[in-house]
Amino acid sequence: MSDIRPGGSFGNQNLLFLTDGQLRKGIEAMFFAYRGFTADPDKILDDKDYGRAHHRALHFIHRTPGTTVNNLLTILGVTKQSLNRVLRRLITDGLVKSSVGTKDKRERNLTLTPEGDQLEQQLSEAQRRRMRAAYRAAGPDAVAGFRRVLEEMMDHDSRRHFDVWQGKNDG
Amino acid sequence: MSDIRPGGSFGNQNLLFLTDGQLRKGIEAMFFAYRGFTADPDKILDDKDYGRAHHRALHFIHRTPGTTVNNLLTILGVTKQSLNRVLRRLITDGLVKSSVGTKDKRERNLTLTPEGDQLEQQLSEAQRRRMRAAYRAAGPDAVAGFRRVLEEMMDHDSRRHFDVWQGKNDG
DNA sequence: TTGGAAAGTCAACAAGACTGACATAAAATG
DNA sequence: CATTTTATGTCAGTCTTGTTGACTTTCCAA
Repeated sequence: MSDIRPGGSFGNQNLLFLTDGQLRKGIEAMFFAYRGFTADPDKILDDKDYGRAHHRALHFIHRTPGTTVNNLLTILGVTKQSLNRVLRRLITDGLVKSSVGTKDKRERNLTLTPEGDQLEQQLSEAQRRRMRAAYRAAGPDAVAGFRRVLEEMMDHDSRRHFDVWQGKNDG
Repeated sequence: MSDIRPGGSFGNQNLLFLTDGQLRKGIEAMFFAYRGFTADPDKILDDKDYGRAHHRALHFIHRTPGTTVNNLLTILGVTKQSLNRVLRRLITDGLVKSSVGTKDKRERNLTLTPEGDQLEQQLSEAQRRRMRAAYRAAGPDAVAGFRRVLEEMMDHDSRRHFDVWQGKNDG
């Protein structure tokens, strides 16, 4: 269970970072960090009577303009009923535009209106501010490691969604 | 906004890791990774009709045996009414023991029963399994960076809670 | 002895997840 | 062309987990 072996795949580096104690600390760090990660946008959302679900929708519509409802469902991993409630509000509030698909008229293409884009920017910037500070304090090598571990922690499907987008936005 | 400056606090290392694009990728990576992070325990909890809130309570009682309700409230950042609902169920189900404080009899000291410890182990091991795999794949340097960035991302109070425990369990 | 802190309980409510059922339009398929 | 499947939307009801507010009991400490 404790996973300490002399040698192994990291040469003469010991594997103390894989002990149950270290893993428990990583788990707890994830919990506290994620709470910090969501804290700033949550404050903004609260004022406007939106929730984290609205933020997620805004984020992914911003990231992939013209995406369909089905795409969004898959990425967010929620039911259409749940997403619909959130989306309906964003549409009636004029933050999201839903337009009938050109190729397939059953589909709805979702885009942010200027107002939607503005809120997305505001939420995103609050979140980026914290991440920027953390990145800056930790330095580029730590950031690379951070990103590496996060990616390894994702489910296969999430990672696929992430990597595809990631690739498209690299070059 | 884009935060690119030649030179700066990292000498001749460029600051491309601080662009808004990179920060957005970090944000999204956190979202997907956190979902992966909670997926395995969630499955186990679902079978037993418990939720993530029960897991959190079990985790922190395991981590600090004999902790008080108030301590737990502060760490979890929820109201006592919300925690009480969760705690009451864990107590009646025989997973948590609540005993009257010896020094201050108003306080309740919370500990896991053998059954509670067993479930905590099961949940924790599922979560550690994923983290262990991620750590192993990413390597010790990446893990150090991961932990560094997470810590920088926490709120001040969370970090205090984390660092204190962290220190106690290091030597 | 009295004020206030700690803990617990009850009630009511909301967000955001879920399931199930059903409607509509359009595409795909036989 | 008829049928089936797909994409979306909607209604109704449930569950978890959070919230606020009001109230009680216990009991430490000034």
